[in-house]
Amino acid sequence: MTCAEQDKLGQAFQDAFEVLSQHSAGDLQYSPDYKNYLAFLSPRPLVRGNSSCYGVLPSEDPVYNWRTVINSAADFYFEGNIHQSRQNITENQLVQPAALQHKGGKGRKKLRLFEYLHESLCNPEMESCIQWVDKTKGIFQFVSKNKEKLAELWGKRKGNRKTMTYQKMARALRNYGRTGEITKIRRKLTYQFSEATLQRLSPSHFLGKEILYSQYVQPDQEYLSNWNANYSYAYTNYHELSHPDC
DNA sequence: CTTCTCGGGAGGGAGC
DNA sequence: AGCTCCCTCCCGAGAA
Repeated sequence: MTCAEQDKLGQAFQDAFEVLSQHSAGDLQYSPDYKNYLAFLSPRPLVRGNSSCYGVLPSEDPVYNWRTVINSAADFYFEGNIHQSRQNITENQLVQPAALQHKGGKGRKKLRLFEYLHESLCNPEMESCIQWVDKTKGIFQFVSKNKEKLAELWGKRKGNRKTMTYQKMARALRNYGRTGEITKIRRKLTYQFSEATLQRLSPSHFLGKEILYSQYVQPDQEYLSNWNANYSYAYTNYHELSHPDC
């Protein structure tokens, strides 16, 4: 990759980040360190050397980590698709961009139940409690024998005083039916993530498609293939940290 | 009879 | 302080 191409890539990231920052109306704070992330997210040669082009190393104390940036970007992407797939959501929720729903000014979100379930589905250690039935469709099932264990862990994760039970957790899941994140399907102990929720929970979907490079980068065959390869690399590294087997 | 599902409704914690 | 969001908790009822 040439310096010009790296600059182009950096610019694409910068543009994307600026759009993200504007879209989130200040809630996702614009970080002056964003260039560090651009460098970090950029292809390996960029990070490892060639400082004359864009050689900024990741900040030691970043305001946003890789996951935050990707989540925010995924939220942004998610919002672009939400109108088709969440027709039964309230008007207020439709208007409110996901990026605006960050809790607190530090960009930290409270863990949602559906996020926890997805995380568990990606964790092989939880296989005895919850499993994919059809991963591409987002259909999953609780294991009858150990569903209470999963609920208990969820309760502990949230810091509840009383023990969480499957009954109570399922009540929360039924509420998702109204807002569209997860719906119940007829099979016993089986639920399904909505398409939009799946997209939101799978940055790879967003990364693998179009948003950043098709909107912000001019088509260039070799460049795009490098971009894909390197972005996949970055994503894999990210994902290995949070979901080693997903 | 047991297990699972369903939805009403009160309430709580956190963020804004 | 008051509001909203997202559960949490309990309940009665019904289906499989």
